Amino acid sequence: MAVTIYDVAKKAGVSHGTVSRYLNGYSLRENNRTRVEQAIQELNFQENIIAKGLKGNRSMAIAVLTPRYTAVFVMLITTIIEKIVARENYGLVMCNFEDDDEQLRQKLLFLQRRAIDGVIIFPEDKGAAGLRILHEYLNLHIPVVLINEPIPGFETDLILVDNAVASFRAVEQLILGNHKDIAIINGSQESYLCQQRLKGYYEAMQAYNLKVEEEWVKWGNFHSVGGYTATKELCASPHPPSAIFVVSYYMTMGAVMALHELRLRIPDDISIFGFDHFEPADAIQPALTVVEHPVEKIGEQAAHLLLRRIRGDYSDFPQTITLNTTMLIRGSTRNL
Amino acid sequence: MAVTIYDVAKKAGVSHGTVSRYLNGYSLRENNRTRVEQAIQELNFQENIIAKGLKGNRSMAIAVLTPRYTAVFVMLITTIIEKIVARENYGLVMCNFEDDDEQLRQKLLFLQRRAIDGVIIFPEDKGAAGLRILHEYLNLHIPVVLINEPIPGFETDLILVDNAVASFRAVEQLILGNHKDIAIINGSQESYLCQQRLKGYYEAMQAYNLKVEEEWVKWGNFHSVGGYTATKELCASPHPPSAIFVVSYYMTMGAVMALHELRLRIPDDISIFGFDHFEPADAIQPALTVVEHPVEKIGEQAAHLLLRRIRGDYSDFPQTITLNTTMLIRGSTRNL
DNA sequence: TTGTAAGCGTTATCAT
DNA sequence: ATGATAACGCTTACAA
Repeated sequence: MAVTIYDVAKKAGVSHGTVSRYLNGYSLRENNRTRVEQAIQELNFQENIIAKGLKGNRSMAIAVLTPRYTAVFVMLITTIIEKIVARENYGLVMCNFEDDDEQLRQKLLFLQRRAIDGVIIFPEDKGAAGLRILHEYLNLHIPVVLINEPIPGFETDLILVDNAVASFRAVEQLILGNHKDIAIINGSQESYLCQQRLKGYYEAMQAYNLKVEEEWVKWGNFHSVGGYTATKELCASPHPPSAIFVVSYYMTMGAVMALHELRLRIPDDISIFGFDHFEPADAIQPALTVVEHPVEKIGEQAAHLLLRRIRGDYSDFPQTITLNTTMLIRGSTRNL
Repeated sequence: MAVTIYDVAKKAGVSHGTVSRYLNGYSLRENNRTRVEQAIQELNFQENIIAKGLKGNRSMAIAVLTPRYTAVFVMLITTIIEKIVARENYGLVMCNFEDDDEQLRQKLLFLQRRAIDGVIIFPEDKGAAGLRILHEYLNLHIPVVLINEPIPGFETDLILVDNAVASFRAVEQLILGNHKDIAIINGSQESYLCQQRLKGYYEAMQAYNLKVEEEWVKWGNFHSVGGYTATKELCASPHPPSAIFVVSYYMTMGAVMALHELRLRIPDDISIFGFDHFEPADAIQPALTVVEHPVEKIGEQAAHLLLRRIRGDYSDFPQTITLNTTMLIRGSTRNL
């Protein structure tokens, strides 16, 4: 059997209550403390988190829910979240709900049975509006932080980025470079995030009195093939744009592939303004001009906010935190 | 407070022991069973996994350890693993050890404290040989399944694919298409997996009496930029190859970008034989000829094997399972 | 500050 | 088949 606080207590000549208190940071009489510490050392005692959680119905674990594990954006942020919660001794449980409401319900029940202490949800493509089950769950007294997508009519903590502003500035940047024919390849219509990015696009075009051709607004559903197809269509259209703003990395990759295939030069023949960084893009020449997510900050804010809620601090609930994106102007865009 | 088996017992007019037995599949007297079932329904009872685990020192969770979360291969297999273990009510804990032995040690301790029931490790780039800490851990009586990389001198369950054979056949395929000048862009020298892939390459070349120029063996460290740089070097070399075999998807992507940039046509000017599928590659035209991992099977085998060990079935321990890859001949290779 | 004892929600043993 | 009771390893009143 494993070493318990009873073993430690015995060896140190104190009661197990004293050991417990030591482990939880209460102060002990000097010589007791040293003896307990020594006993822990010698016995190589490891506390049993399961037993610890039983009393307070905690599990010392938080969950990250997402519709799939192949979204690099999600996994980068998850990496940060893990790092931060680990410092306070929380573990990370992953749940893939496959973009399905019923599976999400199952997973949430599953987490409830495990006394999960808090959850972070990336609703992604469909947006949180489609995840109706969340309404029920949010009454369950377990902290929930949403990333990127609010739930209309329901309040919980939310981490956003300045999507509309980012989009506005990206398009404005192109406009200031004398582009007038600017297309956008957007993600999905249901997504709040994409609605905001589209809003920024329209606002910029309007602010500079530029006409938006109907065929310049494309939807690529966040897939590379979507970006590829949209780009081909744009280039074949009667009013081909001189610049394309692509709002996700997979789609950007598809757009680049399409242009390569068409033997169009970036940025000589067409400018590409992408979104986010991901590894394969490192090999694209010239380097992509992009809007970048503050990935670290998103993870930090989400993790810290969740930990605060777990500690019971609801003083500023619900909180919506909007973080700033940054523009990286590189070689894939040029001034006309 | 949450509903417990005591509440259920009271409502059903039986002892809590009876409820527990019901929940664990023991047979009850007919009318007791119905009353328990009804009570569970009415009270919406959810079992407390934490409490359940206390007795048997189980957590009903397995862990997946990997050096980073951005490897699509790992996350695809993790998706399958989650699905399979969830059927038996196990949760999935993720641990990122950042390719660092000390962090791996921390994570393993962390998991031990949580009474994790089993772990699946993707050693990835450096190979398992570099993860010396595993030697200690394997004595801890918790099942460990390794994926892709064995630990020399230590025996545990291992899931492999037929790397050398896959590599041999890919290169042979090119040779049969009259290619003689065939290069390979490999991952890392430390990796067992890459050693095997290199072995297959050499064996195929030798089997057909083809000379291997020294500069045809490149190392891209699994990165896109590595594939990109290697490809540029190959194309600039005194003996440029007519075909390149690239053993990972990120590197393949880099290779394709390099060729696009050099304005070389695939497969007219050069044939590309890749490895694996990943989303952005869907937008590459022509479609890539690749070796494909049996992702589903790897996940299934790993999960089932681990579950068997958790159940205490060590009848065939240690087990090395070698799965077959498949070749997908598509447009990126051609016969000369 | 410390020891004692009750309790967290289960499972498992032992009679019956 | 069932009920009573003792674990499981920890936290936390309560008393001293």
